[in-house]
Amino acid sequence: MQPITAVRGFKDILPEETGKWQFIERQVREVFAAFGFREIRIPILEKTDLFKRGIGETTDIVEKEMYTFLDRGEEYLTLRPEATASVIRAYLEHSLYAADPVARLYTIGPMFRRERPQKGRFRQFHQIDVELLGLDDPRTDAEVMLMLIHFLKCVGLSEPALEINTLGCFDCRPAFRKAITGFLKGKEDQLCDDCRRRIHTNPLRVFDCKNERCAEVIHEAPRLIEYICDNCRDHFEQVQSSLNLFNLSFVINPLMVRGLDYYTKTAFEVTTQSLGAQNAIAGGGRYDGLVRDLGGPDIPGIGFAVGFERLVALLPADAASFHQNPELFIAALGPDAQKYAFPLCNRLRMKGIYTEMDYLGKSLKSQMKRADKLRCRHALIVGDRELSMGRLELRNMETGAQETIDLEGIEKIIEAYIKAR
RNA sequence: GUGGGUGUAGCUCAGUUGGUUAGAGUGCCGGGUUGUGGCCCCGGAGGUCGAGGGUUCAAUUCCCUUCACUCACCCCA
Repeated sequence: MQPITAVRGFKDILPEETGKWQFIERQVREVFAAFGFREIRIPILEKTDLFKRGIGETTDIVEKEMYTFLDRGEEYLTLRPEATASVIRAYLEHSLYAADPVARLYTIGPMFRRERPQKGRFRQFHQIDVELLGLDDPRTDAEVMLMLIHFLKCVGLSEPALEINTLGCFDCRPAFRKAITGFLKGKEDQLCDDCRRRIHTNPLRVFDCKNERCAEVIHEAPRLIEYICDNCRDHFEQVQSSLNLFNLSFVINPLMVRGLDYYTKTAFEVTTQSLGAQNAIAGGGRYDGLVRDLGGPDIPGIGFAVGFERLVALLPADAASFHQNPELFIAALGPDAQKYAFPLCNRLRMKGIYTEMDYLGKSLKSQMKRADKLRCRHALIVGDRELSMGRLELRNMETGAQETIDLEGIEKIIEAYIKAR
């Protein structure tokens, strides 16, 4: 009989790891709240058309990575491969723009892409997703990046490297697209198979190709910055000067393009060296046409996503610092002591004191070993002897100091003792 | 989708040039005298050597197939 295992590329996040996840989530809520962002929770299943229209039919994500199925023969549904399209869908469905012209939203949750798993890449993975809708001021581009970098520093990343670029808008991108398509057609024989196909589907993506020969060709190619309209150029310059206000270091990477079609103007990415090939820990950009493309009013937006697993991987290895140790272990010897310990243990827990005890009737030595292994700060020793004398032994597990305390009013004594530290 | 690497105890890994009861460290359980953890010492439990097939007197070891994991391409968070 085959044991049932998790689905390929889908991971369990074990208790040893969840402390880190909770730590990151706390930082998210704290930092984002100060920038005015509020949480939105959205379904992980959407109608397939949402992603086709939102992300772009010719993107890799939509072409070959989505988990799509026909629901009871009625309609095609897809496990979301990213969050932005869903957030915009909810934003439009509930007319959030009508209540407030500016929406600052974030959401945390699983995304699904059917890629070959490898280091830092899973089929179910989690993103922290941020969307700012209703403003096209270049200061908001800088603000969002500032918040991202600040957040990354708050979770302990020392030097997050920020790269930015501008992708142009609907006015100037067609001209560039025409230029690059013409250029690439002339060099078709020097390009890899994928890039030859991209000439017709999505020529901007050739910039991203890692193939050496393609990179050589692209080196000679016309640059977007040369075709960009005055409006976009001005916007990009203001983004940069706003970033400089915060001494936020960044590098302009004219070759950076994004894998989703909806991006316009500003695009950015945060990378790190220590994640292997999957070096992007966050990415995002402006998408001034997306809301309209999804059937809403002409509302601009900017956002980013952080790869949760990748962030966790960058945290310090000692998960212990994120794990809470018990304050007290009650070592009970014999049936009478057990009868006394069980309610005491749980009453202390209800007071918020993390308390452990033994349920296996083990020897004192064994129980002390367990108290040590669990890294309990104190051990309360309860035996018949103590109960008959009305006095219990309280041992400090770190110093080894042990004192006798009154059984009378024990809860208050322990509470005071523990809080005193 | 395409390549490479790896599958032996819960975990990290040795090992078998084909030969009887397959090892270590760690973790787990117990003990080192009567009721006290960490260090040390002793003992115990735990493995169909990923699965299926082939060669052979004999396969965990050699061959084939398959599956899983993993890294890289690709893509991206």
